[in-house]
Amino acid sequence: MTYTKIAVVTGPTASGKSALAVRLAKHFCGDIVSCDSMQLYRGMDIGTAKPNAAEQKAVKHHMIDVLDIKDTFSVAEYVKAAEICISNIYSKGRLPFFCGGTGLYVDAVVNSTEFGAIESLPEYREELKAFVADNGAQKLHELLKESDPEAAEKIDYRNVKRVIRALEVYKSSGVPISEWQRRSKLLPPKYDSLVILLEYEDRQTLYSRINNRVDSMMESGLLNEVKLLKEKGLFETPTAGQAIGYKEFIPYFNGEASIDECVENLKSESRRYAKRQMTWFRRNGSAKRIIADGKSEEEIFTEARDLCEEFFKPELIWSVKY
RNA sequence: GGGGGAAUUCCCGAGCGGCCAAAGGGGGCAGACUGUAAAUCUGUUGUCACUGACUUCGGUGGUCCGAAUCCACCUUCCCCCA
Repeated sequence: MTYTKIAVVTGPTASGKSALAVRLAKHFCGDIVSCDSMQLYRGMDIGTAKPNAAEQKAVKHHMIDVLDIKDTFSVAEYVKAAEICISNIYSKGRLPFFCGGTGLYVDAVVNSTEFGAIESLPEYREELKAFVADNGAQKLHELLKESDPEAAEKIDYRNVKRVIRALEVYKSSGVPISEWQRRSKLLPPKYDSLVILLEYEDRQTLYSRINNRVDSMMESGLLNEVKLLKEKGLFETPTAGQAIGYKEFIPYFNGEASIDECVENLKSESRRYAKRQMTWFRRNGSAKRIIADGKSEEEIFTEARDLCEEFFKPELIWSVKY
């Protein structure tokens, strides 16, 4: 059988993914599907380094500006929506180019992770949170040991968020989360994917790209954007409010820090985020790595284009490009 | 000019005679990750021939069996009086 193919451009923040993806999509007559947990939100433009108007005009972008700041979201919903995007793109005779740095989202699409129809239990979560406050994280972990020893073995007792989720899954479905995960892994992926990973061997190069980008975000009016969203209640939201580029300004609004201090912190948080992303991507052995150090955009594009050409060879015969 | 305080490992900062290679936090580095993931969490962080040894707590010289901790002088910084 032949698999539906998807190309993915990923890498740490500020690595140049978006620009590369736009060029690739343009070249191959594709659409872009964003794989970014924060660009989903309307109004969060500068701080999430959302593709600009020109880029969005040049190439159709999916999974951007689809949520209101107050909406919650999850990987499971993302995968479902992304699958619809893929079939829509193909039905137009175009090719899908995923682009983004949310590793969990990327992997969930690439591996076709099956999350199962598990009903969430908000009251139960609250109950468990209260339990932790009263009895401590270890006691909660012991609860998990009873219902799902396998998951308990894997999850550190201090990672309360995960312990609660595991408990919730069991309570809601009667099946341990470890069992759900096993079943999901057994399922073959729905897509044949080419994952292009942009990497920097010299960390300092990436870090200075990050620092510079934060500076230019400030010049583009990031602070105003944050103020506007703050008024709309950004910091009271469960998901969007966690975004780097926004929450770092809270101390400024509280009169506890200067803007410069917040900006420095924002840079630092972005660098740390990039580190976490690199750790995540490093374990993906099948990704095609492009070392970006010292290469021009042109050189990087050429490398990536060759990879895509090879990968999409059969598709290029019928795609709208020809 | 006079008086007082401070100098600690990358940074902040505890320690005030042995249990100190030195709490805690930050940062760095490494890692985990299946419904909040830009989130959440873990490990590690003087050197080495690493169950031990060596060099560290502004500098120099003392006291003591023993000093980051006590004394003297020096250097730098801060505060108060002038």
